Amino acid sequence: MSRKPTIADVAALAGVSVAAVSKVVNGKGGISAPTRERVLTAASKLQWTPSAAAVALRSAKTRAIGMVAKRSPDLLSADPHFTLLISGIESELSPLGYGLLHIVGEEPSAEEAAYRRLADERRVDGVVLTESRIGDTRFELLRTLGVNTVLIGTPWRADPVPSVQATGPDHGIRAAVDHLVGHGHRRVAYVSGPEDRVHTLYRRRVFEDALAAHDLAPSHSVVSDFTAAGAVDAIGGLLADRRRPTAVLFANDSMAVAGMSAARRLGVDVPGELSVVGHDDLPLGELVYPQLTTVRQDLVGLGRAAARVLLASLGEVEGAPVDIRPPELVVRESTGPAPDRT
Amino acid sequence: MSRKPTIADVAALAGVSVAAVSKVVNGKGGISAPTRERVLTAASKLQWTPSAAAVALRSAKTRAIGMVAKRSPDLLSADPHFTLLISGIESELSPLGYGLLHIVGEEPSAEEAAYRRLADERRVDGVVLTESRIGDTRFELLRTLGVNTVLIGTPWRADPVPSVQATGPDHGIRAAVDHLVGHGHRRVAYVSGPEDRVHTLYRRRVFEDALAAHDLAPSHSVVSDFTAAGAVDAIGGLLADRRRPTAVLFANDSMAVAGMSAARRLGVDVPGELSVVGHDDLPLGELVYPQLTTVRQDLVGLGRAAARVLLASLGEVEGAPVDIRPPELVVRESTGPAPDRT
DNA sequence: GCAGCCAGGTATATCGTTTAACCACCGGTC
DNA sequence: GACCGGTGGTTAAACGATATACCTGGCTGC
Repeated sequence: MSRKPTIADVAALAGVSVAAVSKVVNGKGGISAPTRERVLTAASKLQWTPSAAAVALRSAKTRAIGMVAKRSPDLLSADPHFTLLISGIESELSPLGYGLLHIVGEEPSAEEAAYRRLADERRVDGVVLTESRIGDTRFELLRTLGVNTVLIGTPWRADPVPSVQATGPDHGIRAAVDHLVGHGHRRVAYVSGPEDRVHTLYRRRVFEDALAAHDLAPSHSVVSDFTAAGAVDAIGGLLADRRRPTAVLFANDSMAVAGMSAARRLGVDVPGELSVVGHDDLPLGELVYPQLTTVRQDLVGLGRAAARVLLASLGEVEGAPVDIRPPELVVRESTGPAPDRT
Repeated sequence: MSRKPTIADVAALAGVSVAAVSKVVNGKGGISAPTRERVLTAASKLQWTPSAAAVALRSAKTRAIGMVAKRSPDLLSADPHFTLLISGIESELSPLGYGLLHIVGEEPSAEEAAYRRLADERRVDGVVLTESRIGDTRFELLRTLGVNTVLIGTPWRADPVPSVQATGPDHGIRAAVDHLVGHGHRRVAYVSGPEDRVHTLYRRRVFEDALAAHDLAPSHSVVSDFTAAGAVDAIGGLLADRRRPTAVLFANDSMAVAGMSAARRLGVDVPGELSVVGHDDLPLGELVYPQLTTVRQDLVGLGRAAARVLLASLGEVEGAPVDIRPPELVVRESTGPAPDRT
């Protein structure tokens, strides 16, 4: 088995210098059409592709984007939410020959270390951040490390970090509230995710606002943790109340499904006695019975947009940000008219 | 902002040659303790880490493992199954500073191209393959490309490709069948995944075998495609039969949940009139009501084991393969006694 | 007392590209 | 005919590490 061909082999076969070959493959001008042809056919005859390592070393471009996930307790990182985001990211990356370098940190502290490693070892050209957190230190870190960054979501404060988010980010939740109120619900509860997430606060506020527009206030507001167990606890608490809500919005689909299931197990009919709304529109919601009414988020679009921003700042692609569909309410089976007042 | 420090800076600060620094960080001998100390403190003072690109170029080691997913129609690639596998793989990779380079192919043909790129550009030290397929050409391809490979699952033929799989791979399905038959089920159906998967055939055979041990044969055997819609169709067909099954095993949890939901929507009680069993034990199964009885697979363990095999062949780690828990039946709420014969 | 050897380094070639600097040649200008 | 500018290349110096071959001084053995 012969060793891998190098640019020198191609140059030799084409009868030119290596510099000429380099110029051809990088589309720099100054090479005549006939020579270009010779080089190209030589390259393909040899099946030559530039070595990523050499390119990275010489031009400080790795053609890779990094993403680090902190391995949460449980396997929250297995949430399809991220998979969808990743799917979107890669759909933009792949055509350009970029790869996604994925790293998970074992311990919580490992997250920062992972970013440092990515930066210090110069393994990636940029990173994408998800799950904007309050008091997030990652931007600062990455800025001092000098790494291109894009955040999927809203920065926790007016920060010069590039970010992507849907236009009209409150549409979906407002529509959900209107839908519920329109069906006669007056006691509506909200089960949020952890409070260190920026979107948690934002969504809860939108929820309250939307309700206020109907002269209503949340019947309950509980903060949970995105886990199934948490959702079950939450729903248990809500249903135990004498003045229990007739509808509840969850901050994500997993909690919504878990909550809905827990309710049914307690003998509460969904949507007969309780309407349930999720958030994200993961495939999961369509699988279950009753199918989940949910606020759809264009997760794939967010991923694509994020990738685009990064690629643009790397000069790989220009302008024309991909558009992200605004959140919208998807009405399925888990919501219905409020039960008659007793 | 000063440029990134190089090994030369460290050497200068420590008052030694770059070679000495290299030896220290790579643990080669021949350096006295005091000098080692000096080098180490110099390195940490400068926050120096070797450039991945330079190391990769010089020593042909990228410290990255590749994985390519073919973007199926739909977003099957968003199946948490893979996420769990990845989670396992990374848990072994991270501590050693390895990363996982993930690539998705847009068109089907892109899969092979992706492997080629990974190999030709020398971007990874090895790749892990999942979803062993019948007539799989990937092994051959990767072998000729000279890339370290490990397969999660069973090779489609006695092939010298290293692979990892659970011990006693048939335990789970047998236990499921025994469980069902023990509860009086006599008409049991199987809904498989696509037939080009090696495990599809294997599992179906185990299923038939297990049934045969009770002098029974499958009441129905339908092949589906792992999608929700496919599962719904399948269950529709089964329930329409005058001699419908009283229990059905699905080849994965998503189909099982979708099937179960479809059945309930048709007014068929689960597990009262129909018992349902899944495969994999994804978090999803616990979320729904009724909770899914399923054959648990140690997906994370499989991922870890695969990573270990790869790392071992790279000389990064030795022997002691991680053990993969054998598949086992997890009985939850979706199975119960067979309905009385009519 | 001298060859030999080892611990502890150093000098330098090398990995496969990109790129800046340079050069040869040709046609057109004055 | 000397000069000039523009093509279409070439040469050679990086990029940041690793590894091989080679020194050096202090001991040992005889």
